[in-house]
Amino acid sequence: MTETDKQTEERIFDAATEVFIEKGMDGARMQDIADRAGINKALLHYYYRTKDHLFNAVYEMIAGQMFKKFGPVLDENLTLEQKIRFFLREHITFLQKNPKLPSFILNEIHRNPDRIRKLIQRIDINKLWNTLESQHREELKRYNITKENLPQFMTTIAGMSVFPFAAKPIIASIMEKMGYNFDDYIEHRKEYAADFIINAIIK
Amino acid sequence: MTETDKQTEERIFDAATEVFIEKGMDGARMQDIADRAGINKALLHYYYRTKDHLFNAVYEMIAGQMFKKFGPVLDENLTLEQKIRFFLREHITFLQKNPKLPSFILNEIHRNPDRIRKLIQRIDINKLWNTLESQHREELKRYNITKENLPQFMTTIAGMSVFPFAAKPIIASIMEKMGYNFDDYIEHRKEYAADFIINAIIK
DNA sequence: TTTATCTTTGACCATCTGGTTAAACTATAT
DNA sequence: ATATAGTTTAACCAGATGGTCAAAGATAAA
Repeated sequence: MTETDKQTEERIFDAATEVFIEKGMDGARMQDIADRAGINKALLHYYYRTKDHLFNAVYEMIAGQMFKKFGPVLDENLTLEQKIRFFLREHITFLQKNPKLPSFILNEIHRNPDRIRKLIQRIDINKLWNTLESQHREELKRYNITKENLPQFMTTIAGMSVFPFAAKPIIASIMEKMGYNFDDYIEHRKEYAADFIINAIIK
Repeated sequence: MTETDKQTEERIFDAATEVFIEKGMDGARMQDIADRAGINKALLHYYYRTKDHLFNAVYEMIAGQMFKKFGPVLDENLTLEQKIRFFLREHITFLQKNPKLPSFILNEIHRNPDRIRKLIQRIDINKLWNTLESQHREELKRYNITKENLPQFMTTIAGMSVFPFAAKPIIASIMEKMGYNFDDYIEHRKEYAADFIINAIIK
């Protein structure tokens, strides 16, 4: 199936995704999206009434992809240590294929903090913690992970995989200067990050 | 000295800093900046010829503030462990007072990666590594920090302090939902991050 | 006081931008 | 074949936006 065979709506959506990720909501131009989709600007408004509608559609999809990676890891029948390794490997691999998503999302949550607030208010955090505790009571105690410091721990893990992509232009420049390469740095990070975290909590 | 006593150029610069940090380059409006500075839009162009000029001036200042924190820590006469604690305390305290800087910078380096690339090409990384090694040869060996994995280690530290602010709307929502509070989370992070890193490398 | 230089302003402009409209085209069902 | 509904287009519009300009004020030197 070639690009031109795709249905118009899908072509628009794909083009919009590209442009919004590249330029952000404010920097994106409807004309640019129409051009990339190979259609007229009016047709764009025919399928998605406004720029906001189109952006929301794209954002929902991307945010969904980004956060759904956090869920399934809890269901696997693994030790906590294995889950940490599993998550970091999976999440960094996902970001390898979608390296611009972190800056897109990080940017959007600042432009419109209320959207993410409402989304998070829907999560039942107590239930999540209870699930985690029932599965790993011993390990959590041994690693000194409590309900109180769980946010510290979780954001540390998330930062380990997300930050390198959010700061990619800086890190890539440094790697280049040192004669190394950003892709190798990322590949290596899957293991480095996991080892680092395991070491920190085992102590 | 009240706001109105300030010289025009300074008032413009301060207003522009506010607006650019809040909205980013694309989202910022010259009219908005002029209004906040309490002046005419034409006067704005009199002092800073174009939006680009004005943005560059603001960016230089902010990037300077952000990165100069990384330097002096090397000069202090401290153990490596003390330096790590010192840096995280200082840097997180700085970000507490300027919580929107991370997303501003992270956003700008993606909008214009070339600027940061040129800036980093000017740094002498070999010299930096030699300095570090001459001061902490034993510790680096003991902690298994090599020239090759230094970027992994440095980005881990940077991420520890920067990521929570870059993802603040998410983290603040989660803390709120759990009945905690983002400011306490940050205050606690100064110690948590340092302990976490020290534990990870001591193993 | 006059002159020259630096500030500040209101009015204005060209261009860009998101969005609309009416008409033309296409496919499908009757 | 014709009516109907869905799709696509060219032309257009109102408002926003970055930027300009000529003239008026302010300041200080001569």
